[in-house]
Amino acid sequence: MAPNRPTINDVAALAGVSKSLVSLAMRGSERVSPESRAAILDAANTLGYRPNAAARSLADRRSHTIGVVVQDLLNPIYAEIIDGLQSEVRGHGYHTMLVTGNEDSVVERGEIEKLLEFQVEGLMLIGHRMPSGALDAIAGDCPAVIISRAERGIAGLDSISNDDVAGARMAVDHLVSLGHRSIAHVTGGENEVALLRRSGYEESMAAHGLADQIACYDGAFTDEGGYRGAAAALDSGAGHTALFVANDLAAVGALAAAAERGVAVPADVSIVGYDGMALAGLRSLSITTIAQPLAQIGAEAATLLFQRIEDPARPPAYIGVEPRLIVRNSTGPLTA
Amino acid sequence: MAPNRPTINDVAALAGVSKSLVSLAMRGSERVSPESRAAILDAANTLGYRPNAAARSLADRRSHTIGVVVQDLLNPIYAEIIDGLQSEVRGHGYHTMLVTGNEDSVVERGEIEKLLEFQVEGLMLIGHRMPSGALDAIAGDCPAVIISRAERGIAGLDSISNDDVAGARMAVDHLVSLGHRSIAHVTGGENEVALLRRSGYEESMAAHGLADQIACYDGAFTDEGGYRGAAAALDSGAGHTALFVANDLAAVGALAAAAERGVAVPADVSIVGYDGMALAGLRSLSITTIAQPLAQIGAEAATLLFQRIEDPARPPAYIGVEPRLIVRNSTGPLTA
DNA sequence: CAGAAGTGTTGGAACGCTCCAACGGAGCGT
DNA sequence: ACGCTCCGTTGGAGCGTTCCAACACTTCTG
Repeated sequence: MAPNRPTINDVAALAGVSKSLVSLAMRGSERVSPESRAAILDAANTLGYRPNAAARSLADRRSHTIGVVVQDLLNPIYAEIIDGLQSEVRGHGYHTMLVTGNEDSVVERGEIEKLLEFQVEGLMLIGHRMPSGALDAIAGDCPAVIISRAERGIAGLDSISNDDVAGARMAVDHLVSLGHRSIAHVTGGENEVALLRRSGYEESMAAHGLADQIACYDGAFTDEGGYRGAAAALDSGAGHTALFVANDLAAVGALAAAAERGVAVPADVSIVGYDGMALAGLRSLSITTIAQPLAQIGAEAATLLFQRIEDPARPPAYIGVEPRLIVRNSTGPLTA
Repeated sequence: MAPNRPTINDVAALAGVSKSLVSLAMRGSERVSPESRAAILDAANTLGYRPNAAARSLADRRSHTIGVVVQDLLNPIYAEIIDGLQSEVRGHGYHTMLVTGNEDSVVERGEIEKLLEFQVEGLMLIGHRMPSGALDAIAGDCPAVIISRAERGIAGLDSISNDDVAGARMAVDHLVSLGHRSIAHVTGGENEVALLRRSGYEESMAAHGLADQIACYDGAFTDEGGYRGAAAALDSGAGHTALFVANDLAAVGALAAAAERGVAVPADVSIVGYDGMALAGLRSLSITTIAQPLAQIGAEAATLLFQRIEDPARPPAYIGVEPRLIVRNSTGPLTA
């Protein structure tokens, strides 16, 4: 809170050189003599000089910042993605400006607008809610990558997501390999990701000759939704011995529904979740899950973005990452 | 990615007015005639004009941005605090720049430095790792508030935290009121917060005439730590009927330790956690806890910060918020 | 009806930095 | 001794805004 922060001119004056030289020295240029450099660093130090990022960004027309928009910080899987992202971004010498969309597309649009005013050089949207027309417009203004949703063919826009269909198939394959046949699905609602997982489930059931066993119960990507769907499945009298639940959070709810009914997991019924959030691995839960490589998704998204910053004209890319089965204690072999 | 983004001058030219007037109009000044305003907004619209935040911040010496440093995004309680913070900050017309310290005080210092280069007008540190000398220096440069750790008497620095000692006492009081006497404590390690909770436990035990029942088992603020500490407590042969665990995450681990040993919760042993993270309320866990008002902490921290921005010279303030007992299914009356 | 007060508008300076063309001096070869 | 290159250094222009003093008008006041 010094009344006036020292500027590059103050440093120059104290060091007895020109501001241009200070500018070079501060950025570690080779073309500064050792003596000048020492004098400058010294002066900067005693003054407590700190370059003004706004001025710098104005002058060289680069903000060295990328903007990250996340829908909901409270969802642990987003937090894990961001974690992966940050180190990659930092490694490229960029900074991250993180904002939340609050699950509201108007707020989200406003926040994106602000990021663009800050002249961010790239944008990462995690779990966005924008209509694709808006995406189009954004991509026209600034390199962008969409995380955890496949968006193909929008010019200037890359995307990365795990293959939800394949992941769902893996869940079913796992249960089938344990001997289960009556495998029900607790859905994640009507959103795009949930629908993909559902269709993977249906495909795989059919592929295993279990088309007649397909049974879906309405749920949601929440504890509550999983509880509801699992309760319906367990109370249906259909005798399901296994449940594929749309995500881990919902699987936690499913666990509760089972416990409430005295249904033992995995002895009486096996449960598989999806996402691989760290929480699902906690001892008390220990949920078998289809894990997305969350940190990797974050890191690769950053790579994609930097490639596009490099070459804005390159055709839109999509990366599909492979999910992976993690077997824990919520699944077991079918018991006669 | 237009080759050159339109500037205020382009808008002025198209609208047939001066750039000064455009500047006024863009900021919604009263002193612009309706016709001019319409022409300007129109021109801005057709050009896709977007004010340059860097230039603005340079010119009026205000960044309208506050910096938030969080140690670890993965910890759900921090995410909840941030959530509370954001809306408050947004309400004041400011923006948030969020960075993570990665649990490494060097990284943390660097990130703070960057935020200061961006001329943030205030700083919020959540769960920081800085030595207090460094805090001192930071507070000298920029209004700051420390969240979730009490720091009193550093000039220019406010802080807010819940009263960990009182909270711990509440946990013990609750257990005592249920009839428990052999109440053990699984600690959170050697950090400041853990030590406060421990001393609250000890105080309260003594106040209830149970000083001879005090028993602490080493744990940590993690699932694993809670598991370890609870295992030791349960295996000790001391016949503890209740456990006060240092935080919710550790309480989850404690639950697992109990389950593994066939110890029923709460029939055989009651468990109380701390923090009030949303996760602890999930049906499968349903842990009785001492909840911090996380969103409120975020919001009040923001208020504190804006007050200091207003009046940088005001004496350091500290706000202690009251934790609150939430009874769930992990505690019950002592059974003969 | 002159002067004051108000209204909408303007150009230029300033913000703190980076970039660039150009500088003087040292060292080189001929 | 001459021009050359090379090197460290420099002042000035420019980045896109906001602020300010001043402007030309209109409208009010006595």
